[in-house]
Amino acid sequence: MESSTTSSIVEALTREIAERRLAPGTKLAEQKLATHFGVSRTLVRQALHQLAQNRLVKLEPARGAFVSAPSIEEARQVFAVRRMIEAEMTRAFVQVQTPGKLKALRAHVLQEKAALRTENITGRNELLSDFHVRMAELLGNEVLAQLLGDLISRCALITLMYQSEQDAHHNADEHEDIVKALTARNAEEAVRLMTEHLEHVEHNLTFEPSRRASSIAKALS
Amino acid sequence: MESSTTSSIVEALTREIAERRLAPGTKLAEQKLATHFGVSRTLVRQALHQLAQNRLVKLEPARGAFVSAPSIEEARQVFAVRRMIEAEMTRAFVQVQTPGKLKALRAHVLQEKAALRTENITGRNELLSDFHVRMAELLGNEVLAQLLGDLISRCALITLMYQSEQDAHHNADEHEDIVKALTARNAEEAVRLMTEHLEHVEHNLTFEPSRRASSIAKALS
DNA sequence: ACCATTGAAAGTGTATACACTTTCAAAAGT
DNA sequence: ACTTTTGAAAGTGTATACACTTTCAATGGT
Repeated sequence: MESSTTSSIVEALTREIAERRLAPGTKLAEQKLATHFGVSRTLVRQALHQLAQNRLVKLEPARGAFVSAPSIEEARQVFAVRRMIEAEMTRAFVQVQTPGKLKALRAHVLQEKAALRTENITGRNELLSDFHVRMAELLGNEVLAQLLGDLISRCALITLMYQSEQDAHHNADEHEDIVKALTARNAEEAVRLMTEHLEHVEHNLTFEPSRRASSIAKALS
Repeated sequence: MESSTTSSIVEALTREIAERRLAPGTKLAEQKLATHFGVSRTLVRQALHQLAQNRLVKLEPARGAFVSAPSIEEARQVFAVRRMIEAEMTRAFVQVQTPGKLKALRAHVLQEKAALRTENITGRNELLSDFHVRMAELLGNEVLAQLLGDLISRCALITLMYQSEQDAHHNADEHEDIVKALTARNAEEAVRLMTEHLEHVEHNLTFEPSRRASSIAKALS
């Protein structure tokens, strides 16, 4: 390949793993990746270590790096944590609700609906996740925002976020309802809607069939 | 020094930073650390990258690694998140409460009280934090347990955990009260106690005077 | 046929080498 | 005196080298 810093390698591998073009359990041999990306093993190793901290790959001492095979159980736990955090986040949001913040959320929902009309599945799902992160940011808590972002990206790995177009519409509608409850300062209703929304997302998650092998997958074989 | 894998370097530096023997802003030069630990820069670099992901050090491109100077604002945010998570965690715990789980928590509180009689400040504070992680584990949610552990260790950096002996006693007593409320299946009381407990911990945090320079600090000068 | 042995190939872990960037202080210019 | 220039020292970023471990298939024994 071409111009590649460590972070671009991380991004490339993240994409491949999240989209299941690299199956769980696949060995990520350093030298093969290095020649594929046109860099030395040094940079590949750095990337693999980063990915290991993000739980995308598992590092086995003296044996190498393998694409993680996250369990359904882990997904369940991640969603349980999200419900805990986001229920309280929603409650807190009602307290600090302002016209400006509501406007920002409404604008985001509009963006989601616009994205639904396009074909871009990846971008669409990113926007749907971002709604939750945006709420945290509007609360003024960056720590919360980043934590939530991490949890969400972890879900994206564990189970696949590609959902049917119908699910995506349903999601955006639920976001809209949540914003309405926030606008009405109806805390308990908003919390209920958010909790139910997360339950819906969780239950609609499906393990996708693996896609055709990517160029990286070929380089590894 | 002697036998040093990457993780032992991470641990050593973590200790030094958490105990403020390495002041925020201190430059962590790779070669100096390498000779101090008796390893090559390779391992030191790995350790520094890990510490950067834990937010203990900040990596500035082509300039090097510096001990982080976390803000009071960040501490506030971390505690806000902890209150969100732990309120819901406490509520959930009441639901799945069993004699065995309560026994485990009571045993932990006893351990805390025993530790209070010793001089070991580090061990004492670790036990006090572990109470919260233990609750998450007993809930059967490892994701939650690890998340909480991360947040707590982040607090340890941001503000200092060394509290007066009186505060420590107060902490253990509050833990005991929480366990009592859990035993009585009094969810709202338990949540209230937990929230207040976290508020107490937050407000008792003090920025400590820096301690005398460690051997690592000397090696860096 | 089946299991244990072994040794070469492949791969990881750590150290070292080298290029490029930052830093800083002394020299030069105004 | 004050700013600018400059170049050597120190330090980071990446590549390469080498030692040690794992892997696996061919060999030999039962």
